[in-house]
Amino acid sequence: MFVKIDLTSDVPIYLQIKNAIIEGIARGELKEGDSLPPIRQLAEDIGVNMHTINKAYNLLKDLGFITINKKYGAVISVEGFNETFMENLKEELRPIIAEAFVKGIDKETFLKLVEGILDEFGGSKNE
Amino acid sequence: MFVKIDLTSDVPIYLQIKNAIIEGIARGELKEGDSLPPIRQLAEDIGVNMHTINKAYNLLKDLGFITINKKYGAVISVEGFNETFMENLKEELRPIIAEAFVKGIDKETFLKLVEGILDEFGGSKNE
DNA sequence: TATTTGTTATATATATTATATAACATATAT
DNA sequence: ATATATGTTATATAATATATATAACAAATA
Repeated sequence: MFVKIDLTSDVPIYLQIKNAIIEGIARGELKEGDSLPPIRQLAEDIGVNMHTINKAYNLLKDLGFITINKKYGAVISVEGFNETFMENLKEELRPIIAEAFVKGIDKETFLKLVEGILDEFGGSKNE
Repeated sequence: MFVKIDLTSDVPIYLQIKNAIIEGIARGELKEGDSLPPIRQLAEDIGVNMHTINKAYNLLKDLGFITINKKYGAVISVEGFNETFMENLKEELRPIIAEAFVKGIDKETFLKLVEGILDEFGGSKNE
């Protein structure tokens, strides 16, 4: 499985798992309709507790990236963005951009950085 | 004072204060050499505990946005970015960009959003 | 009927966040 | 000298978040 956990990170484990799955979708390694592993199995695979996986899956459900049911388990099913998402996105980005701006990173450099990350995902769309 | 706290937010108060000050610098409301209010005064102004302000100021110091001494208190003094900062910035941005990408926001729309935020800061550089 | 799934309920432990008081060291002003 | 203002440090307390451990439950499947 693609999820690697850094126990020394200050990012909580359940958020690392959430991020890894979203980035897996972004890179095309997980596609609409794919099932995620059962919570107990993924928990054992990466050496964390079942409830930590459960928390990550429920967050992914609330964020609109998967659906969960007892037939098929956790299945990738992405809801498109809406106005609320765009507003939250802006509020998340603002402090990060402010830090970079104050540190002296110019507009062009910052936009190149963002483009670089976007290309990690969009570059190989069909594989 | 410019710091507004949202007690219902899931962002810790000391981080809201940190962000507000960095955004204050970014908008030109705080300039290199300006003093921030004493921790006890700012604490009373916005209705939080002294130690919460102290925590925010020490974080700002560690991040390279202010210096602190007993003569002048907390003074805006920005260290420029370095390689470590750029790496951390990228790691902070990646999960946010991945979410937006998976939700179907296209490259151009995302870059426009970032530009819009940058223009909140860079637009009125000398005032 | 047994197994697998997510879910729920307790319990425990640790870390983080925030507050409350108090005292301390240093610099400044009177 | 004395008082004041500054950030700092030390305790203590409380609430919340994070993570683990066990156990039981309900629904679907084999």
